[in-house]
Amino acid sequence: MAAKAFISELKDYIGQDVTISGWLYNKTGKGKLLFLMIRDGTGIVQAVLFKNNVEEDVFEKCEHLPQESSLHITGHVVEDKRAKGGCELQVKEIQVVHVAEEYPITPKEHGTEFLMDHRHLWLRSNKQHAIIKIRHEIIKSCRDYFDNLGFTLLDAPIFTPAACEGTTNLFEVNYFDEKAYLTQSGQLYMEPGAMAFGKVYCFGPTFRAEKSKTRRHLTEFWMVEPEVAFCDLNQNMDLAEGLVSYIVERVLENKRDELETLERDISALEKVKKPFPRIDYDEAAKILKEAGSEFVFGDDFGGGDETIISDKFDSPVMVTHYPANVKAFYMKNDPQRPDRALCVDMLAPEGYGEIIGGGQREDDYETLVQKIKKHDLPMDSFKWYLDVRRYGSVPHGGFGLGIERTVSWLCGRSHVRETIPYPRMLYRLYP
RNA sequence: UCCGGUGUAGCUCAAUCGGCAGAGCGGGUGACUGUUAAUCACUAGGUUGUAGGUUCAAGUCCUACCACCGGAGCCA
Repeated sequence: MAAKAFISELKDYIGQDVTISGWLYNKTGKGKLLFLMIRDGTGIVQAVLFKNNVEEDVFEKCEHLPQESSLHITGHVVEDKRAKGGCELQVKEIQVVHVAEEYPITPKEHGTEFLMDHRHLWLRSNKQHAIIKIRHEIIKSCRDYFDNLGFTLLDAPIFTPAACEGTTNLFEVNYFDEKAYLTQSGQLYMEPGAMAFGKVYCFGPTFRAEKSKTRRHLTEFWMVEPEVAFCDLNQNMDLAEGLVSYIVERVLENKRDELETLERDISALEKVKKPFPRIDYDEAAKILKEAGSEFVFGDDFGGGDETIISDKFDSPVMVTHYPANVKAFYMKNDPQRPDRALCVDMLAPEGYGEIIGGGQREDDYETLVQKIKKHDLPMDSFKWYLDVRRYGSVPHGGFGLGIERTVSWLCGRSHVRETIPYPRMLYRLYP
């Protein structure tokens, strides 16, 4: 009786018989030789059949087996330099679990629309598989980073009563007899949490009903949002820099095969090292002016502007002190320059844009009330939020890291839609 | 929402000035003992996105609509 094994551990079984369970990824052959590429979710291995060495019915079963048919396959594991992964399986027996119908995704090229319509199947493909494995590593790194620093996970609600930031469009849903909105950020809920636990973070999906049609936007995306009490802008930046460099380190350490599958330029990621460059808005504006951008001083940066700025550096660059009026109401103004916010955006290299936005929060009750009024937001909705400034208010801050943009950057993908299992976009709710 | 682009076989694409609807891959049949997107031979496969218009003749020109792609704004 052969042992059950996963393809990723086959190297430990060289010289032994094993049974693997998986799907037929691809098939080639040459006369009496048949090569079956088998995948089981942990890897891919080549199974070899030579007609004269196996039972006739075993060969015949495999000869016309369609792509993605599921099977149990028993064979002898042998070392073979010709095989990717260093070993292959000499087939002895095969049990077909299901003969697949004609599989739509062939090893040849396909267009975006077709692949996105078949996203549920596309996830089986090599590169998509690698992206999701890297996404997993990134998410796990985020959790480990904060957990190791003594943060407490404080999940934010998905249903919210009002706009967190006022400006962007929210998805409205019926909540019994009233209106609710899908959250666009957990941050407001983290601030009271920081006052209870000192250091907290939330990790979850967020929703934006913006009709954005770009490579950097999804309507549903994931964010990790830490919030820390007794924390100023610089300490906040230290935390952000530590997180991102830790993520990059972990991915380089544990997901090198996947990066190679994706043909990612690994040397570019290896250049990402603390300390990250820190510049303020004025310096960023100067870079844009020198590059001949049409950027207007006082405005927020456009996507193209972010690329120009980040191209100046190998590591992500942190841009601080934006004009207060282009930032959210809860940002604290710089006491030295009241027209500026104590905020930071982290721009990823290679044109991947903003992966982090955050800053120090307004901690003075009266100032915050004035800001809410100025932004024309419903005061009642923020009563609980204002309480943070009434009972032992302290300087505090935090940020949000966009998971999909981070995955997109580390995987070298041109579009965030490939970095989440089932993307939700302006014109896509399926599958 | 605005600007630009593309819709032809299951998939990726070609079709010259408006003049017979094509190829590769995938599917099927067969050959081949080391393939890696194998190769070779044969074969099936079409309401050219939808509706209308111009013309002897429309995949090709015109109008509207639909779908998708890229970008802008907004943001992570």
